[in-house]
Amino acid sequence: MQDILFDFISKYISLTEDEKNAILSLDIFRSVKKGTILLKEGQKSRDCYFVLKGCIRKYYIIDGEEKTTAFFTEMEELTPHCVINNAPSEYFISCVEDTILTVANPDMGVEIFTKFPKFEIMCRILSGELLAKQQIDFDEFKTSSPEQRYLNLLQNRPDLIQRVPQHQLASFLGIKPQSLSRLRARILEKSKE
Amino acid sequence: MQDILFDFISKYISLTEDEKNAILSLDIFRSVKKGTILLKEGQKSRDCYFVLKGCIRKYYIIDGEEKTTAFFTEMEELTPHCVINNAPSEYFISCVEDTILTVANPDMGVEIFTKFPKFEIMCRILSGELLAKQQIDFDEFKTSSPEQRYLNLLQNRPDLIQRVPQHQLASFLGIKPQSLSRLRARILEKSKE
DNA sequence: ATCATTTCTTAACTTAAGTGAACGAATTTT
DNA sequence: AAAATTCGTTCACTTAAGTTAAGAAATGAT
Repeated sequence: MQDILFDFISKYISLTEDEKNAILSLDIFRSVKKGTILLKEGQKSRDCYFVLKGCIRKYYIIDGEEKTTAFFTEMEELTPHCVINNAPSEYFISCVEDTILTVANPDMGVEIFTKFPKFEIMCRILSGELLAKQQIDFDEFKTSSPEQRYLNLLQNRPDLIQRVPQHQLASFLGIKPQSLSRLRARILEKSKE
Repeated sequence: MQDILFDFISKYISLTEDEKNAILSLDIFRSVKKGTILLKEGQKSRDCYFVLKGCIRKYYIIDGEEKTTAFFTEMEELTPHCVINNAPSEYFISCVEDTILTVANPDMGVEIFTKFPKFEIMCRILSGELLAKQQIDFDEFKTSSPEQRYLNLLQNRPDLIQRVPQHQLASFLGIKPQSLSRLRARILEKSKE
């Protein structure tokens, strides 16, 4: 299971056995049940997540309504905003499925960064890549209609549509669950013609 | 003028005179006229921009229509996607105003990174921060209506509304220029009551 | 297995954004 | 300075999303 993590890391830097052991000694692997809330609004956490298997979800509660803004599945990393600005979290993080993930915090990182400067390099590359991906996603969202967004999702992350409840998907697409139902019916209608 | 850049950098790392000179020797300062196109769709550029004064804009042309997805003003940095994936650009970058910026590319960076590892640290922090900011912006966009987005913009970046043409603002907000006009009229109407 | 709750869909109605066109104002070109 | 283009607003009309409500289906709890 740790191999998933090391395979991932090896895409960016090569690790010696020493370095691998240093990581393992941190004891960062966690297995969490579906529905578990990893982070609550208002909470000050230092934990960052990397999903090895499963799916976690980030959502706000605005006027009593859940607004899901992101899903993180295999090989995806989530550094909550509250970790960066060291303020209470504006949102929740919970498990959509039974999930295996690593939990690490920057305080553990300091050790690692000083012992193995390589990690600095990986972090730069990784957050650069994430930033780029995020920008493209944002652009795509801005330049398309809800229907196009749904069709894009169908193309690019068909798994999400299967594994995630519709009402969470809807707010992820920026619409209400009823609108998603309607929109899907509309698409089906069109494809019949 | 270079001081603006050094002041910015000093928020992340402290620079020696040597390091400052190394940067200056790269000759990265450029002054560009309003309307200049810095990057075109299909082009393979290696240039990254940091705005010292003025405003640049990123936009797609989709079905013959301009779709503006971002503005970059003083102290903001833009690393085009094509620089990261080394593929032809999907979008354009042009100057909204007469602008002073730095133009740097990763090839120049390699020198600097090896000579001064500090920059590695700055880049990690900076792209981490950008990523966090970008995520918050994206969340805010997803969870709000066009009208709320406009009101948020009025709060958070009132300057943009002044310095940028309305039709560019509209697509930045994810709507058509006519809808922006209407929406503003609606808000005015409400405030009268 | 039954009951309760949550989730998904459908429908009717309301509200807001998209579309196409027109017009004056501002800006750019010649 | 005049002509041409671009820009911003308004209008009437169309389309799609929000809202409220209801019922069926699926899920979870006892």
